[in-house]
Amino acid sequence: MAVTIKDVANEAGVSIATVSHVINKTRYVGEELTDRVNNAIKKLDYYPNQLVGSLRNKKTHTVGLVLPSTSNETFGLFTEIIQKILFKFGYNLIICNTSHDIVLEEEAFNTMLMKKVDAIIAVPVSSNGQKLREIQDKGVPVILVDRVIEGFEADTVRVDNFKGTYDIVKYLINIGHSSIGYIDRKVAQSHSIDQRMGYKKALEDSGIPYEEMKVIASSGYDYESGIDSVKALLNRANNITAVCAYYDITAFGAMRGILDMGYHIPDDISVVGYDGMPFTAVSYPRLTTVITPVDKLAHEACNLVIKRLETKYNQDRNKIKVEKKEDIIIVPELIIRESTSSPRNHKLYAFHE
Amino acid sequence: MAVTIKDVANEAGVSIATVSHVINKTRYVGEELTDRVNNAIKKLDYYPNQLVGSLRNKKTHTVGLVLPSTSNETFGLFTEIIQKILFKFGYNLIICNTSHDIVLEEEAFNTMLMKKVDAIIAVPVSSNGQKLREIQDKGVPVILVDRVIEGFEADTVRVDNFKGTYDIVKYLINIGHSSIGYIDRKVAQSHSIDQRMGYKKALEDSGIPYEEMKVIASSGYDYESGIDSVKALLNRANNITAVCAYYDITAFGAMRGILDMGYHIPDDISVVGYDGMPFTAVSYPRLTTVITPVDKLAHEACNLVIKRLETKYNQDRNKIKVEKKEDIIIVPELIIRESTSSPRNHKLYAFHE
DNA sequence: ATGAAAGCGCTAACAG
DNA sequence: CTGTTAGCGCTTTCAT
Repeated sequence: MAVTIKDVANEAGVSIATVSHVINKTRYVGEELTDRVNNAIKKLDYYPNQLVGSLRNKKTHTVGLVLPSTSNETFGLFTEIIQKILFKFGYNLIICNTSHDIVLEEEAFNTMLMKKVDAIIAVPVSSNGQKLREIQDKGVPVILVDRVIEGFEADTVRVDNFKGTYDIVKYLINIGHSSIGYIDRKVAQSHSIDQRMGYKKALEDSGIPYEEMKVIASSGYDYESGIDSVKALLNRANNITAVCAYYDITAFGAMRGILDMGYHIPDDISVVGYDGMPFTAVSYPRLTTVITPVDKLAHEACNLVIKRLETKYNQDRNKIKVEKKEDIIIVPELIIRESTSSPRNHKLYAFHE
Repeated sequence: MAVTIKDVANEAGVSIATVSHVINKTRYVGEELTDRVNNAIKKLDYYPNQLVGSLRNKKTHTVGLVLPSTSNETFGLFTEIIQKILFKFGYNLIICNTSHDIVLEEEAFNTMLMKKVDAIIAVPVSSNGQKLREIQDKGVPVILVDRVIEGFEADTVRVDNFKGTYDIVKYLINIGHSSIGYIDRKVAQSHSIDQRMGYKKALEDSGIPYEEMKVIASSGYDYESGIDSVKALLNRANNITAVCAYYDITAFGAMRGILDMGYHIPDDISVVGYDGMPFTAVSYPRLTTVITPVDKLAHEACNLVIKRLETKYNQDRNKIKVEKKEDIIIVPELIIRESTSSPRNHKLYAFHE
């Protein structure tokens, strides 16, 4: 049905070996034959079947990407950058969304195994490294992004979330805030725990007492929950002049809640988020936040993939298992925009408006 | 290196044919052997190499998705939904981002050809159907999304953008606006042309003259351009009470520009966008916009893929070329939020604030 | 009810 | 400099 190397060989009147070598430049072929082959390829509109290579125990030039959701702007961008970098190295991406679902994640990993991907980049959900260890044992490099899995050693690229939140809280303190509320993630995960530690430490380092009352675990996820949380927070600690949310979308919810309560941002209450999603730069007000350096994450992850896949070392796949794993930590960047200012104590007016 | 069907056969003490049949349930295998095989599979942690199937002129169970950018929230969501649906049918997605670049798009299509994808879903950039026609001629179904390519017949899923903009402008008129500015896309593409036609028709149907002066082609793309455009627009037609942007992000720019000029939204000027990106629902104010029904687009696209790939009809791939192509048009939904209201003529106050 | 063996499209070792 | 050929892992006839 489809055009094969055989058809090309026939058309050009040469052997299939010659065709193969012309295509891959794997050995010298005389000028005339080269021309004949190239013409035949063009004439028949031939595209080599890349998958065959994998049969010969070679690489599939396919990398698996397993993450919670590409519809999230941050992950979407991450995906795009990864795809483009790996493309330049001749690799394609097979993507699976897990929706934070452990079962889907396991299915995704199985698929990757059947598609014989050369490596896997994963933003894992499960905290069980069982499956991933299996994969790694088969000689398929696994690169973990953003989260680590206890007891499972793998190359990792992650963000220093402790420092991210530390910095932004410190910034709030520096511009004069001393009563800072914190909206925490509902379910504790390694990165959100780091964030809250950063909040706590920033306060302590500035001699401000850490008060449980000013920390609220959001009732659910994201926007709506941000609204509810900030209202609850402000009701139980009404001297708060700044709110720090664990996530941009939660921060948007917080802003909405604050606005609904009749306060002004940032005049009455400052708000900060976390993640640096693109739309935080175009919102009104523009959100002060910590930017997860997605491009760096993507580049480092790709570096690791390439390194594991293309070093001479790794001719023997077993080397991969043995070689020391890397743990790359990227420092996120504080970006100050319009949702924060020094406290101005306009809040009282708001009450009487 | 990796575990193969042979290893399993050895371990179970059966032939590889038996192993294959147990895995695929393609013929009856006695209970005992079945058990032995299954145990061997488990013991060796064997995963069949899915790619081999393609060698035997069967399907790769891989679908290519070629689109401008997964970092865009709308496309990111589209990607996610497609991936999940196709996964249920046993297909995986290979994704290529084109960044609206014609060269990259061509490379993407070539890659898809080499990976022998079973079908291609594309949000095309190029208006040249050459390459896609080639692909289609090879028997690979092509499903076009959102945009059509003149002179190239393919299954298509698209949005009735004419009606989308028609409806939202009509809504503005209904609530009392009669001087409505329009920010158009810089470079004309089929869908943005449809949008402007919708704007024009809505005015005409309401007996409001269409004035070139109130239409501005944005200077560049998206946010910054929205700011500039709305300022230019308001300067040359200062009786405008509502602004209709061709794209949500442009609308955000417009809102910012309007706010910068000292007007209030929606009291002085109403603003509407187009696309219904998720963050338009959490912004302040929430944006009135037209929602592109991404889920429907994705579902219809997948339906077409499955239909082309799995109907008995298509056992002979040539049938695909011949069979009548479908053109599915989805009606977008107007969603009214906070960025619009009846004109209140507060604008004069704003000037003197 | 099961096994043997022929290929699928291509690469690379071997032959000339 | 070029051709012949043995596989890669698996599915699927064809035998038994």
